[in-house]
Amino acid sequence: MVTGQGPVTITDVARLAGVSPGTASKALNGRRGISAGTALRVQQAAERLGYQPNALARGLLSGRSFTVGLITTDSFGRFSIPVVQGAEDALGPGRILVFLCESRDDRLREEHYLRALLERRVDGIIVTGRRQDRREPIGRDLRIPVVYAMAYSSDPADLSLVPDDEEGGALAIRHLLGTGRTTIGHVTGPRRFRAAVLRAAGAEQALTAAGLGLAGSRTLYGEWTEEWGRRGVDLLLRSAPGLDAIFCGNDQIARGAADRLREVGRRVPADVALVGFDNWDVIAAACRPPLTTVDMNLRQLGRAAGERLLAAVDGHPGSGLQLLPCSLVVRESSRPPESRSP
Amino acid sequence: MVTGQGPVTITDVARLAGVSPGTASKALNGRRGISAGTALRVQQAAERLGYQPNALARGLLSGRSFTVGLITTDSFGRFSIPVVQGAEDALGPGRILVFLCESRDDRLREEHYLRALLERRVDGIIVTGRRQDRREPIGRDLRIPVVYAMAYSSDPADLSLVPDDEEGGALAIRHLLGTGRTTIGHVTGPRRFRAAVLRAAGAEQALTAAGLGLAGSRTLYGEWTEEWGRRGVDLLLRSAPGLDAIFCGNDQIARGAADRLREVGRRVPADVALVGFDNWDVIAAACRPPLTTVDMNLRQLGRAAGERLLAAVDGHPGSGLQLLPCSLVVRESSRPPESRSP
DNA sequence: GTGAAAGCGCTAACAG
DNA sequence: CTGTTAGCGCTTTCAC
Repeated sequence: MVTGQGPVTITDVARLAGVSPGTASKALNGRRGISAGTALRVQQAAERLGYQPNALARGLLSGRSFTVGLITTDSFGRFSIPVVQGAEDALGPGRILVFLCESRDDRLREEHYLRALLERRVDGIIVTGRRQDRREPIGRDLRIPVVYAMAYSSDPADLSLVPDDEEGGALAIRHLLGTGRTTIGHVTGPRRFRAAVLRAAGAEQALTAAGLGLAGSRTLYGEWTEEWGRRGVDLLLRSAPGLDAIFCGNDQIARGAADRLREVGRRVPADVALVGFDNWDVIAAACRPPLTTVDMNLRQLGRAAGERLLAAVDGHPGSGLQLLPCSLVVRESSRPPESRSP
Repeated sequence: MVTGQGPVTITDVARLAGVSPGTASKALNGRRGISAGTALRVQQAAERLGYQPNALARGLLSGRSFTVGLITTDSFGRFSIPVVQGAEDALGPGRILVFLCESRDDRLREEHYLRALLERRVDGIIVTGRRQDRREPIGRDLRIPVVYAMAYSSDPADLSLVPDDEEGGALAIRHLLGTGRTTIGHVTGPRRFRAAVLRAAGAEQALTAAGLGLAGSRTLYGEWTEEWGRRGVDLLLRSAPGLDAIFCGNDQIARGAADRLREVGRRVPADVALVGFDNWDVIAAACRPPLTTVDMNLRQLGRAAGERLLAAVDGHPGSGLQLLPCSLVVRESSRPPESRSP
């Protein structure tokens, strides 16, 4: 590479190769109607000068910027990260670049970001947020496609992708039933979280389908914390002393539950099986014993968001609230009693 | 806003306002030499049409894109996130947009991203990564400024910003000494981590300065896990049964230590004080008792990286490895025994 | 096969 | 004060 003043333009390359800019352009873009010799000379000239095509100029001409915006309200929390990663997967390393915009739940910041994205002529926007809270559409008449992930738009004409929390709850219960548990309690987060309610609904439905009910007869709503997990165990043991499993609304609650069960002398999983939700590795793996938990497959959700956005950019838009499958990650905390190693 | 075909251009605005594009441009950009009436008519026309200036065209002309790249090798781990947030703080919501590039420690991905960023004419690049591992410069003769944060460049001509781990270690020890502890052990992560070694060095130095040595006489290197924290406590209690404090190389180790101390009947902080490192809220706050810990102020580090990058873009580059201060977050795990509530 | 010219949207410079 | 012109870097006609 030769060090000169300012970025190298295609005109510089053309001059060095002894051709016109138009010809250089064709050669570099593999257009046909160029002799092999010329093509080679242009390639070499570009190489020598370290030529990088100016994407701004290209975008101006083509009307596409090969750029998308990613607006997250979640302060980039632990749920947004895998979604973002998945989206990047779908968009490819360097093919389409992602503008990161953290709105931090601030409407004004969001507007600023939206304007900035529109000015930069992004090809589309992904909106992601905390759990699957319903939210206002990001803007009206945007003329570019938008996909919501995790958070979902209140406008059903928009495409929103969210994990199927209800099915996730059912998954947890069916697993416990399948490993011989019958008296199952449920401790979860605050009732105002849609996710908590949906998971509980899925759990209760799965129990009902098996002709059973919830141990302690009702879902214990509380906080998303270990502290609440510990207290939840105390409450459950009082109302349902014979319980043999607890499904927890997230991994922190489950971890608190595991600690408490150990403290009161109940063995996990021998006496009581435990299933969490989120598959948050630091928690689930550090739990004693390691935690069986429901994974929302957020990375795949992010990837799906990226793919759906690309499809929309190519003229194949989608719409509606779409549920993506959760899956179960089985670890030690729910091992059936029969198969315990000696 | 009027819905038409394709984005609204300044020519559309000019036509509606009955002026030339040049005049419209001046009016919209607050250039003087425009009558108040014209200015108003142009503003209104722009408003009516929902005009958004095309940043690609502007960038083509000005040579600046008001865009920076952020390359992270860390798979966006927990350390990168606050750095990214801080950088966004410095760059302002929408003023300068950030391209997110996760290289995932893949050299090829990194090259793709770098090329893509250069083609898009970013004004600068921030490189961030895991802890403060030394790394190769991202490229040569880039002609745009680069700032390294957390990870640092092996080329001293580059500007690298990293937390002062050594001072952080000293901070922890001085706090423990200041609250009356004298027999202090140190359990930390793998020796191959520079951060582990630096923190240990700072700790030992602070002890030496007080005429003391490490309880158990040497730093216990191991893993960054709770499991190792528990084992570390066992080892320390064997070699230094009378110890009254443990400084742990990260919060997970500290949390494991807290659990183990409780299990063996040592009260925290009454009998043994505990200090962690990272101030990772989920761990530090959920710990029983809540954990005193060293905070690397990563968000400020990210902000500093953003500011230094802007300065470099404006022609004021920096260089060298610069250490940014850690601070101590005091919680219950290190409360002096005297002041315990009844 | 190759070159010249026009134009993407915008702004700076210069006329009027 | 306002309009015209030129050009940022690139690609795409359309001549030759």
